[in-house]
Amino acid sequence: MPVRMQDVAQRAGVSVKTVSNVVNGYPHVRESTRRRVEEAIDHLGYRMNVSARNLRTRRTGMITLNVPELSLPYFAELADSVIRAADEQGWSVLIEQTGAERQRELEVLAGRRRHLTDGVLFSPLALGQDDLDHFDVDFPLVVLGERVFGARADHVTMNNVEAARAATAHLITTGRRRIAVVGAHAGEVIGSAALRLAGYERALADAGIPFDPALVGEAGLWHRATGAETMGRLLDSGTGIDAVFALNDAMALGALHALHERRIDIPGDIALIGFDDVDDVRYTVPTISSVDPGRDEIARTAVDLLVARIGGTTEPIRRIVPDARVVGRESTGDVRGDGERVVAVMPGRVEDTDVSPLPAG
Amino acid sequence: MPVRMQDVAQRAGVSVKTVSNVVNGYPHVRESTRRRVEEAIDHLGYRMNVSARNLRTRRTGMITLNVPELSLPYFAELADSVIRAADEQGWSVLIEQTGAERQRELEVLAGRRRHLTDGVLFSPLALGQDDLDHFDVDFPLVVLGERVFGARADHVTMNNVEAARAATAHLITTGRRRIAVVGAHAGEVIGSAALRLAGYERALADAGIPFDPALVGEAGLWHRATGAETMGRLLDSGTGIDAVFALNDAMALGALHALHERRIDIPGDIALIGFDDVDDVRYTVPTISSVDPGRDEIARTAVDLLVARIGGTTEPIRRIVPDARVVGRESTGDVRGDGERVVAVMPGRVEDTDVSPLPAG
DNA sequence: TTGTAAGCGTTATCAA
DNA sequence: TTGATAACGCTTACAA
Repeated sequence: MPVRMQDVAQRAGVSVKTVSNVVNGYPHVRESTRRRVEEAIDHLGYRMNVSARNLRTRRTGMITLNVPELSLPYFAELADSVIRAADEQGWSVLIEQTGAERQRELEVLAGRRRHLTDGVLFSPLALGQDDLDHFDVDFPLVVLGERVFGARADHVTMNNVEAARAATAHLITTGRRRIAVVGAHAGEVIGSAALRLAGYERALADAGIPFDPALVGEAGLWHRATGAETMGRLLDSGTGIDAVFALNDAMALGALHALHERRIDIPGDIALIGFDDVDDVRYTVPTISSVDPGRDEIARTAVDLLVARIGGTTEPIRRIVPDARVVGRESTGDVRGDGERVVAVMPGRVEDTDVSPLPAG
Repeated sequence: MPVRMQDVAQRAGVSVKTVSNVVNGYPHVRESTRRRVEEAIDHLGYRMNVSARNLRTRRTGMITLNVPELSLPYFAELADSVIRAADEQGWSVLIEQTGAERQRELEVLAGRRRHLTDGVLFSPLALGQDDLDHFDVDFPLVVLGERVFGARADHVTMNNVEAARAATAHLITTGRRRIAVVGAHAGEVIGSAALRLAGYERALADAGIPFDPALVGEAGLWHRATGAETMGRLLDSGTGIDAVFALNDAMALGALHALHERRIDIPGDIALIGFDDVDDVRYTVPTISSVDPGRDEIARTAVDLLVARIGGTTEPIRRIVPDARVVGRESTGDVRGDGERVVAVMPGRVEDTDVSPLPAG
């Protein structure tokens, strides 16, 4: 029932190999032959059986993107960027959600959930540095984020420490001294929370402001709800606060909500800055300043690295950090009304390691 | 180099057929045999070559979800729900973005972009009723949304007219008479904008309130930015307004921004209600009332229908409308602080048509 | 309960 | 520039 190359070949009076050549754009095909084949393809409505080609070539032209969940704006926008970047190079993207569950994240690395794709972009959230060994996988893998460093896989990450330092420094520049943090993870050494907190501490140290643990609010999950709760706790604790650094934008949105509830003027009484620069922060009242970690570049870089690995490159493992920017808006008094102002730029970097990739299995 | 069933069979001392039986969970395998095979699989690190199986079975276990863009919260949340629903039944989801471009949407229907998947969930935005013929495709297809009705494909849509009527009626119940609309599309007959506007008009008629075209604000793209612009235009036009029905939540967020800018009290001076019930509206100040169109049920239903079509069902084409709810929050004065109240429920329905599906090609 | 053998529709090799 | 033919790794009749 389905039309095969065989059928096309027959109608065009050529061999299947020639049809294959035409379909794949092989240049050395006589023009008249090509036209006959194309006519036959159109006439019969032939469509390539991609499974057969995949079996033969051992490639599928697809990659997997594993994220916690698309409901989180950061990951939705990341997925958007990844799909665009992949599409430009002719790749398709299969998306899986781990729900930030440890078990599912381990399954990603075990390859259990990698159905048909040539490689995996993985943004873990539950795994940590202790799970480093699990990242020695036998398929092309690029890691996103800051849960794990030093894995035997290319890694695209943010300029967390520097960006957090610049964000905090920006608050200090506007005269703030009592700067609260929303979203810390106690005891964490690496991970977005720990790194951003480290940047915060450095900025304080640079300015000679003592670190006050009472200003640091914990929040396990980085959602809007936890941001609102944590902000509420900090405000109700009676600690004097004149600025807030929310470690991501979802929590900044929640914090804004909690601040509004208490009729606190922003930025008059308290200034607010977030991290991620998701679309939402441009439409709140006031608009929220944030750190733009270079999402498009992260996506593009990650896809490039993965495609190169799929292509069999044996370059040493690399860690890439795109440029980041602190974007000032109303919540830090940088602009009035809409609009924004880039108040700091943290240049990215490329780190070549001397670690070779495992031979692809 | 790669381990094949052959290799496993050899080590276990059985035939490939037996290995296949074990891998596929075929029940009539002697326990001791099964164990030997499993030991061999573990020992050799065997993984099924999915391309080969796909070639043989003519199935890939994947479906495509085509949406305008994941950066739009509604579609991000829809994608989340679709991936979950598909995953529960063992299906994977490949996501493609059309950017709401007509050309790309036509390519979806032409099957040009359907690489390896068994069927397509398609949420068009650029195509319209005039493109009905393009929906006669030779692959399993389920249409989402309200751009096109009567296509030869199962269709999952919202209870637009009734839900919009209920949302408007709710505003009227709270004493509003000058209710503006944000997001109309002039000249549209079907499509989300036209249907929701029709519901709005019916509610006005039900209450004996004359329709005033000056209250209807156009907005081409349903983004936050256009919502803010349109709201601004309506407010600046000098038309008296005591309530706003934004035809989706993105525009409601933008409208909220514009209202805040002009220091208008919500819901004191103007009440606001949106449509979609995305996560964002729970964290704005005030929280925004909205219409919950039953996103999870839409996703689940759509996946079920598609899987049934892939399975070759010849049931007549169906149109399914899940239950919808009007959720009251602060912006319509239904609650104070967080929390919400369901103020109306519109029961869904299943419409069986007498149209048979095209034989799958 | 297990084995044998014939494809599934492509691409790769080698020859013409 | 084109053609014949052998894989690719799996499932599925059909046999045993």
